[in-house]
Amino acid sequence: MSSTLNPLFQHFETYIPLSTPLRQELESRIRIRSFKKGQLLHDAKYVCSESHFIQKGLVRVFFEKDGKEISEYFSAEGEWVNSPRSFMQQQQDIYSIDALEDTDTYCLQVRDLIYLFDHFPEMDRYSRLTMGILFGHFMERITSMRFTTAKEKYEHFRSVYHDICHRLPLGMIASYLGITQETLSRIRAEK
Amino acid sequence: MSSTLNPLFQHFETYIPLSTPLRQELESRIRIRSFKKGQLLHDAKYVCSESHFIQKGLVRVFFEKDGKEISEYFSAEGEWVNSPRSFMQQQQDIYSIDALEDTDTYCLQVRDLIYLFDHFPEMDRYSRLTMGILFGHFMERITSMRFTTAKEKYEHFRSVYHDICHRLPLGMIASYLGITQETLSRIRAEK
DNA sequence: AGTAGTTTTTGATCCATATCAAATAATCGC
DNA sequence: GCGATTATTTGATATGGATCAAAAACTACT
Repeated sequence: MSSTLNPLFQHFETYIPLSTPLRQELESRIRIRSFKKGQLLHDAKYVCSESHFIQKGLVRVFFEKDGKEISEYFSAEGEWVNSPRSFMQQQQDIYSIDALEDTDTYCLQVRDLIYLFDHFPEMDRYSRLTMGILFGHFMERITSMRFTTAKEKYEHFRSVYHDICHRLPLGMIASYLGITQETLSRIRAEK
Repeated sequence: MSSTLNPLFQHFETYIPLSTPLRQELESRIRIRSFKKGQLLHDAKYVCSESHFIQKGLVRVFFEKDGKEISEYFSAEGEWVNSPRSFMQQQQDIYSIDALEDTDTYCLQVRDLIYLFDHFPEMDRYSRLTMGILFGHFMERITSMRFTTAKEKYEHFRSVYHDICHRLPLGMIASYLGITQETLSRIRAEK
């Protein structure tokens, strides 16, 4: 019963029971991939056709604005990452994804995911439950972005991204928060 | 085949085919409710146990901060509204919901929704698809809130909430955007 | 219709944070 | 390990929007 996909299976099982047929389909459709630090998991030039479950490592979803790279969010071990609208609606979008550390992923093609959705109704349930959680995070992020000082934004960030905070360069955190790196640097300095 | 629930049925059918049994369950579980302008659909004092599909009207999801009411978002005809985390996790949360106009809703209890999720797998699919759309809106909102001037925030708001913008008092829009009403008033004045 | 309450506008001032500039520190490739 | 590139810190200045205050314009209730 042992599989290299164990971490992924465990993840699924916190939301739905994994039947043997579903397990087998995942087994046959998921491909293990590795990315060196700095490598792109997805380039905004293309439509996003695959989703990655991160087994080890850290990635950044970002886009360009006025020649600067803005972090949209970060994903680490145990999370899926893709360019959401591009992946779900198979159209271009502004986001690229790169590895901030050497990263290993379980990679699923959109056509395979569609197959799974069509043949395993529990995948819809899985999706509903995980999206519900993301939903809550989004609301919190939006709230923490209005009526807050730069310092409060940073403190909220530290509480949410507690364990990966120190793995991220300052400039990327600043652009995630919508503040300049100079301001963030001063906030860090003052205590 | 005519039902007072027709608008709701039509909404569902843009995402999933509605089987007769599901239709009947909805028929028997959904209750029509009316709220006068100013009335609360949900009070933050309680756990949110019902979700409303708005047939006619306009509501606001808001919370209190420093004695002021902050708008989290607005919902109008053809949308579901509840206090998301409170409703989904059956715990208290900060949000209340009030009617900004006289409002008619189709009201579904959380226990009935759970019943539907447990007996009609297509409800999971419905939920996955609709949440996916919300997801996109959230991302856009977050982006439009960083690195933008108050004016750009307002312009983005107008494009998203195009048809209900004029039905909302200025102060509520300002708190939604995270700017003061004085600033919004000046933005409106200048052109 | 008239008064009280609420919402919006207008004005004056102030402050948090952006911007610009340059020095220092860290990281990377050879 | 050493220069080159990239990231962070520090300083000086500018500014968008907050805050405070009060007038004007709406709304609603009796």
